[in-house]
Amino acid sequence: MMMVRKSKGLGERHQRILDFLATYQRENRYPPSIREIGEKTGITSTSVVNYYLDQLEKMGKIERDRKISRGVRVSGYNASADTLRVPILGPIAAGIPLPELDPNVSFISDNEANAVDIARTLLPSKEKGDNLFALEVKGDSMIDAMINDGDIVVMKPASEARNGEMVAVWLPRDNEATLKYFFKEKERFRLQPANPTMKPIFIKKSEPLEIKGKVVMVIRKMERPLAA
Amino acid sequence: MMMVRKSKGLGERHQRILDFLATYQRENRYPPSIREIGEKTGITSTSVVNYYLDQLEKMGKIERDRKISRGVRVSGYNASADTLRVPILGPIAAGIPLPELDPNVSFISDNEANAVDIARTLLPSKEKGDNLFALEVKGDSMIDAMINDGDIVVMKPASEARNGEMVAVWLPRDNEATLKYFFKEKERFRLQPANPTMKPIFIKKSEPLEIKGKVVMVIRKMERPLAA
DNA sequence: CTTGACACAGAACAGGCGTTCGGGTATTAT
DNA sequence: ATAATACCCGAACGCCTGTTCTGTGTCAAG
Repeated sequence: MMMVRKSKGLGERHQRILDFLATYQRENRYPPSIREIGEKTGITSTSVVNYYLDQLEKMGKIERDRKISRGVRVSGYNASADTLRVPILGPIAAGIPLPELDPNVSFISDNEANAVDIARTLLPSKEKGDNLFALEVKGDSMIDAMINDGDIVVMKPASEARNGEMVAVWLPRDNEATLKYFFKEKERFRLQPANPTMKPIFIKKSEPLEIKGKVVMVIRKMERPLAA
Repeated sequence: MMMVRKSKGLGERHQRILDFLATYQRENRYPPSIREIGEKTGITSTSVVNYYLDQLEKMGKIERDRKISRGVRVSGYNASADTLRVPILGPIAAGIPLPELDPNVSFISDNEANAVDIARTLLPSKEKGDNLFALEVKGDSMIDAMINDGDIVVMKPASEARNGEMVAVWLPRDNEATLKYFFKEKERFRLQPANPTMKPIFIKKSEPLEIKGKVVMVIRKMERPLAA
């Protein structure tokens, strides 16, 4: 009987196990047991599977949590990152109200057409991301917030804000939605544009002002060239 | 003793379990055991955890594979989408050259600290995404491109560009890197700022001008509030 | 030839883990 | 008051699973 490999790289069985780990994890969303690995890769003994897993761990290809059932994970780049599907509730533009934010709607049925996938690593670590939503900016009205036509704004529902946070506000006074940095001052609110060359808006505390959400991130896709 | 909820929606414990499942899975890349769920959510009996898991399954919130250790997964939104790990090669700012773009460097050892995960659905469908790279913008020098300090610019290597595409160019004349919309005209190149209120730069075709790459997307994280 | 590293199998052990059962206590309906 | 739910606990049962131990055959170096 011939044992095919003696070199110190990845052998046939290392590769098979690695592939199986990735496939199984992708399909089942949890890792396989040692016995399952053995069955699917043609290894009849659990100790041999264990033997290879130890080697793969030393090579840094996988990580193991001993004593824990199915405590195997492939490490490194080819683990597809954890993502969040954020629904795009609608457009935002000056002069139209913000879309209704119903926290009870379920996002399960959202398809790619009206949602964006955000990698969790892009979000602040404390952010659970449960009820994030996104809006697509129409027109140039947010240009003073450094936000362009076509940009996607990811927001978190909020009705209050701390100083310095960028919020989406509805101004009944001007019948307008806008994105600004929010500051509470003595007798008024200051809404500061992101563009330092532009002047802030002041709102008296007696006037109505509805905070709709805090801006978490802005995404701009450069798909189509500028026509001009 | 008071049991808080009787309504038929998600109760306190349902929510806690759901949150824990998502958090645990994200951190460990495998699901928790029933006993671990109990410990972390303050449920002392495994049967009660099972009781809630059954309910969550009937509600369609999770899926279970009975008889399989840790065979629990939250269904729906956090199905991990296909992602791409794009390395952040360095900062970009006026007055410093663009980082070298070595297409031969391998990205395997990149960790989260110097890379961003981009969902493939965010990229144009033709984009293979093989050799994308990212730069972090330092300073306000890109403000005329609607790009702020701290923004992350995802680019594709290129040495030429078609009209209307946003490119990163190095201007030896001004010893400056900048992001502009690119237009080739009769005797000159026109570099148009994204902000329509700002004027374009003109470069004679005889002068040197190095195109470094095309901008694919821009990401702005709103982590820390504006201090002012 | 001997030795030892390497690749493998099978069996047995111990703890992990899902499941089930009998028994509680509130709250609500009859 | 009585019955029916809904919610909860602890313990025990038994399969699942990682670990370890003994043993076998191959191959290359000494």
